[in-house]
Amino acid sequence: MVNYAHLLNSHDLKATFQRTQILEVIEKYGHTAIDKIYEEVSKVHSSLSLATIYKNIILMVESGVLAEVSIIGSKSKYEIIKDDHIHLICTECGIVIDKILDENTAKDTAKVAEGSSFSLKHRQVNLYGVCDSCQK
Amino acid sequence: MVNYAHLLNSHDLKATFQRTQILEVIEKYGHTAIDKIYEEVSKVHSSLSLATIYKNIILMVESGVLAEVSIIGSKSKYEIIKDDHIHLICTECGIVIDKILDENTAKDTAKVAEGSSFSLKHRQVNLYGVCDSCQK
DNA sequence: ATCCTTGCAAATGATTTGCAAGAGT
DNA sequence: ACTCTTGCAAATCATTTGCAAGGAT
Repeated sequence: MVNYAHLLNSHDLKATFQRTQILEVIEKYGHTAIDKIYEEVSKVHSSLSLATIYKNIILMVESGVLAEVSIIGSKSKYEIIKDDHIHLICTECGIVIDKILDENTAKDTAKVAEGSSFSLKHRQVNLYGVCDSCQK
Repeated sequence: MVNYAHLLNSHDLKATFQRTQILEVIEKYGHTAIDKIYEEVSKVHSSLSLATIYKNIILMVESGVLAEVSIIGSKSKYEIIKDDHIHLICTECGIVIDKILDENTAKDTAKVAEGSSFSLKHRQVNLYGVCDSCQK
């Protein structure tokens, strides 16, 4: 298990109970939407306010602790920042699965950006389809 | 110029003035968010209702006339369906630029999906950075 | 003529804000 | 102690809905 208090402090954010719980929930589910975070954190902290979730998500995204995963046709989910990767997104159940971004794809996309005098900061590669279990 | 009436009819949608105007605006700007569409179409049809925009966007996405482009940190934009391509998205001004998806990247991503018994339907590759003119 | 679409107004849902009380360093 | 964060309630913004009137085929 990761030390969320340290992760927060290292980004100049105070390690409140709410924040560490938010991170635990996001980590537990891998990719999590606002409602789900609220639902789960409420279980261990019933007086939690939705406003607190919103404020903290915004803050943690700005601070580089979290990344937003924007998804066609539904609400964004949030993940803890990690190395470049691809998302497989199931259009049936909504699950998001991480896959390693292979070097070739990374290079190819970088090349596209260069050819356009576009200064590339980060990328989001989302593949939509139907996951293994939803095919059954 | 494209014949939007025909495009709509071929997808079993009636060619109303509002719909053809929505498509013209989307085409004109390439990638367009709801507010902008509303603002622009209102100029030629002042009694336009936002509800009409929403209903039609949903309908046209379902019918395969439009595609949603979901963007980190801002509202989705819509584009007319076209061949697989990449988006360069400027985090300063919000402009979205289309780039050809090179064959290698297409193959590589397809491979990732296969290796996961995931049935791939479509992909969205978004590269975030700063566009040429915003760099100045 | 028929069925689908529009515009309106109201309902609902999502997100943001200000402020006093409470928690972290 | 000091400053930042929380929770609440209200405000705001975004999206959806039902329905009567108008438009497309």
